[in-house]
Amino acid sequence: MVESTITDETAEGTDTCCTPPGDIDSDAMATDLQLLTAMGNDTRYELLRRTANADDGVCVCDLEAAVGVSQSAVSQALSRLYTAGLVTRRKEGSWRYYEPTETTAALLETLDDLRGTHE
Amino acid sequence: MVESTITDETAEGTDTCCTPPGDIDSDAMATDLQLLTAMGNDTRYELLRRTANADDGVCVCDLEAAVGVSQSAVSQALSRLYTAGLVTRRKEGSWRYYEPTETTAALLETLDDLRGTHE
DNA sequence: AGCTTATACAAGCAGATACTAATATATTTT
DNA sequence: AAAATATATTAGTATCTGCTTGTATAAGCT
Repeated sequence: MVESTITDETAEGTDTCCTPPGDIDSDAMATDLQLLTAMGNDTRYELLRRTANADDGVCVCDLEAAVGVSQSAVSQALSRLYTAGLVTRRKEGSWRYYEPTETTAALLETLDDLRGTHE
Repeated sequence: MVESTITDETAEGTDTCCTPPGDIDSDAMATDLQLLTAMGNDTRYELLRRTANADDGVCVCDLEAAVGVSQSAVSQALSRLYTAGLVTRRKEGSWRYYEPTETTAALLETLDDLRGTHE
């Protein structure tokens, strides 16, 4: 856990090299980190990409075949993506279909753009 | 390591629930994952935010005061961000100034936008 | 009802990760 | 040159993570 020092604006006595930085929004941080850590893993990233590629939603059974881990691992990974708000899931018969959210679309698009333009 | 099954287009014999997904670009995946895993950590995320907030670049000494970890940890975190291409660094005297890259700006902006619009 | 299939959940564990402490290097100051 | 400051590097370690295996639940099939 990161215990940030609450640096308020009036702290100017410090004679360091540059300006003391203001605080960052810790709610925002928690939200962002949930997204980043959920996406930041081989298996989950690949599952997310595959989910995003298939327009009609993908079921676990197909994803399972695609990535090289057990059914259980895929299920856990998808749960994590769901909790993070990166996919929605709907049940249809005995299958469960996963679909990307707008959040996923936006993030993947940004990543795609970044790879395109080597600034 | 995820060992993906190379699902080529002509694989249609499988009688599963939905369409077999095509493969994903593994170079793209590696690139994206480097960004995501670099940002996806309390300390590094906060350092990155602080770096992004300060326009003229921040030096390690100030960042060190802001997050609640040792000087060594800050140095390691910044190195990781640098390797991932999220910050640039320049030396000025005995200090080292870190600045965000375009990549950082783009990603943080997307994250900010996502928090703004609760779709 | 029993069997099979699709998915989830729980426990345990190997490997990854992120820290601390100690030390090294580089720059400035005295 | 010695001391102090700023940052990096190395080694060791506790915690976290993501997997596997085994089991549970739920839906379809015979």
